[in-house]
Amino acid sequence: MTERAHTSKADDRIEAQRQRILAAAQKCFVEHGFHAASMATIADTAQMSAGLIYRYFKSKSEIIQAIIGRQLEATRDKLGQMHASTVTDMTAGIIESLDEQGPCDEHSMNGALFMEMSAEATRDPQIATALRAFDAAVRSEVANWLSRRKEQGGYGLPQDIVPARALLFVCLIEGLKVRITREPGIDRALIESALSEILPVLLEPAHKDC
Amino acid sequence: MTERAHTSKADDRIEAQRQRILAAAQKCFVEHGFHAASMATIADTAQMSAGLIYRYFKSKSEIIQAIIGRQLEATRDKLGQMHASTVTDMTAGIIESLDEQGPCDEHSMNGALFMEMSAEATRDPQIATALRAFDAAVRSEVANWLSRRKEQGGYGLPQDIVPARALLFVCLIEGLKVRITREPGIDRALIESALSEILPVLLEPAHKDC
Amino acid sequence: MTERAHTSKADDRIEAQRQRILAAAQKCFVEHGFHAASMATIADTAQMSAGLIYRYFKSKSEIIQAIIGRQLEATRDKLGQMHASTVTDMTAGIIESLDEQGPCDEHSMNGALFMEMSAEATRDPQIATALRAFDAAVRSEVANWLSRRKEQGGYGLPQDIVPARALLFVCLIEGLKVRITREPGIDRALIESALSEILPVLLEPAHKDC
Amino acid sequence: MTERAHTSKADDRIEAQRQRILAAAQKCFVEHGFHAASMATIADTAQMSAGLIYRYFKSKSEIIQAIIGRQLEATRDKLGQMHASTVTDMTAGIIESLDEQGPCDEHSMNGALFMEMSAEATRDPQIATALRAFDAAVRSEVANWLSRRKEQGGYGLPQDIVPARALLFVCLIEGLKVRITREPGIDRALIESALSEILPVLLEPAHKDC
DNA sequence: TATGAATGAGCATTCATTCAT
DNA sequence: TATGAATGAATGCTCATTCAT
Repeated sequence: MTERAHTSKADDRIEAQRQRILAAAQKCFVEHGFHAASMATIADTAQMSAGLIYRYFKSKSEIIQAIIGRQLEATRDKLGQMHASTVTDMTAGIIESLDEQGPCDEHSMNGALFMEMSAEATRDPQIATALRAFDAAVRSEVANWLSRRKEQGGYGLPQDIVPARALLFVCLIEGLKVRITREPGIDRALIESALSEILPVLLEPAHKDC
Repeated sequence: MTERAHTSKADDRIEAQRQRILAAAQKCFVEHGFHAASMATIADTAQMSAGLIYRYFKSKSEIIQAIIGRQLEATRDKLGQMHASTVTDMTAGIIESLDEQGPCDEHSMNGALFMEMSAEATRDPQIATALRAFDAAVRSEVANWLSRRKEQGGYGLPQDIVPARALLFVCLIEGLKVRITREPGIDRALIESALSEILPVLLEPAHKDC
Repeated sequence: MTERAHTSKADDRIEAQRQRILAAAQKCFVEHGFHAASMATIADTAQMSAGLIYRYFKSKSEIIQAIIGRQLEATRDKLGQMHASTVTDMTAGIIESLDEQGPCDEHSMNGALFMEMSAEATRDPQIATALRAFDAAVRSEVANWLSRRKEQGGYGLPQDIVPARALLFVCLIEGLKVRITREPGIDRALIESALSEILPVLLEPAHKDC
Repeated sequence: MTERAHTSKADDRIEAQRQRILAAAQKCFVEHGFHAASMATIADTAQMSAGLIYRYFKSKSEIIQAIIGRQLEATRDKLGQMHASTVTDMTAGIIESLDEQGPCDEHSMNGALFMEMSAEATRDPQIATALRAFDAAVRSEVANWLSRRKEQGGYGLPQDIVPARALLFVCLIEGLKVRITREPGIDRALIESALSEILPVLLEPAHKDC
């Protein structure tokens, strides 16, 4: 028991240190990019020595991997929050999620990191695989909402149109993320009006035969 | 005349060399990213000495700027091609444009570069300004199509809904670009069905009052 | 106390390293000049890696500044030593000072560095300012000796002729420094006889009305 | 005859080109120093291509040698001009010579070049030899004036004190050159008063036994 | 556990020099 | 004769990583 507790406490410390490093790294990556952020800067930001970081991560690349993992989780969290019952609530939720740009906040999906990750995935096969798996899962999760019955918190869409709708939904969100990152001053009311126009279309069973 | 021809020939050579460098740089940037691509690699790819590059570009940063300029032009070109009369044609045009990933082809909008640029814009104010100006222009160009009368090759949308529609259109395209870059193997038929479902909605005057 | 000692030890090491680098740099600058001496050569001479130097100095330019500062201090030290009571002692002191050419000795005023500094000052405003301030101070210090009463270790010269005498004294010393640097083999007895002839003139109140 | 004339004309052209290059080089060396002045800058200044310079000089080092030779000649010229009959005239002549700082004027002894040369001589044996030979010649020339009888334009100093006086004279002039280069704003009246005090001493047979 | 000194490979950039035209 | 494109070695400097303490 004592043994176990001791080990556990040590593990906690290890985990805490790792998190401290990752938080610093995320801040630096957002500010300077994966390659331009130096280990020295990350160490300074984490208020520890550069050498110590190597006790918790084998290399800078491993830190990048971990940051990407964190971002993916954050993305999934945000997506969960977007899944609200009414269109109005969903619109509000999406805008709020898109606007979270806090670089130090491990729970937000940062636009610059999102794009840096995506670019890096075209070069690093390991990252590519992780992203692909994740993206597929996300799309199927979204598909899940859309197809579930309304009583179960879904939107009751027929199976045959669900995959396309899920794709459209994801593309829309990511497209907006890109846009807000490139044009941070863009009019939020415009985004809101766009969302409140398109969301009903994406969430309704059919919209052709009027 | 001879004078002019001579000058022209020298200028042609200069321009040819610049293009050779830019083509090599684009290839390297796509493969390794802006920062990880070294001048030596670019020089090797362009089959010239590293020193020679500096006769044609003042710095690596200037090359990056030029590549970004090229990508923006390519993006605008692609956008022009997407502007077709029927939804079927437009769907085909969009998919074709999205699929062009040739790294060395200066006329295609490369996904990795698109994202690297966007990420870099959050750090480099010069790039940010260029992108912002360009994005605003693009959105207003799209708004232009949507609002023009059908007889003039437009879609005749009323002014009050045009900005939101233009934003949605751009986000959709960019979202798809991101998606194809992150999941290159994604089913093209799925994209096609998604596009053919959403495009009519975006291009029609109203879709609420069924 | 322990705290203080510990800090002191670390600071000592830093200072020791800086001095090691400066000694190596001085040797290289004397041997090759400010510009022709490369950081790699300095690093080799200091028996450390080139990168390490940058932990102690921000740039090569900063090292040059430090070396110049050292030389100025050495110059002032030598000047103090020259200030002896009898002409014979002063002659001996001056010759001894002029002959110290040890490149690695931080306490000697090296002829080549003296001239390199002076030449560099005509281009680099920062160096120019430092030199100008220093030279003015040195001349006023010399003026001080000359005007002080003999009881206070001076030569009791009247105020009106002191500035010219101080200027002549400094020019003579520097002229000799230049000469010994350009003609290292020059006859020391000749210099001695020249000094013993001119010094009484410079240190005596009047020499016109014979 | 024609042959000879032709050759002569060609030789004239060669010499003219060499002079054009040297004038440009001198300007650049004064402005940037021997090492920091690039061949490209010199070529630009001489309004010719970099490659062409190599038709007239084998290397940059050869140009430096030639510039040094020119400076030595200029120095000797100035010295001749300083050799005036009265102390007043000589004072005026010296000040005038010292003040000539024109970088492009091949006939003036530039202070920065004077010091750069002197410093370089401590490294390059070839330059060292040239300077030593020249300096010895100059000193013996000065000795010549001083010892010649007054009827022959000399100062009639006895042979035994002449070498020391010649050394003092040269050191004084060079010391002043250094001073004016390091403190360009120095009061000219101070220099004049210093010169008019010391010159009579240097030019008179004896000054001890008053 | 934690430091930060130390390394060495790599970076962007410059420059004297050559050579095809 | 004259050009300037081209080279390749060298330069100042940075940085991920290691290791003695």
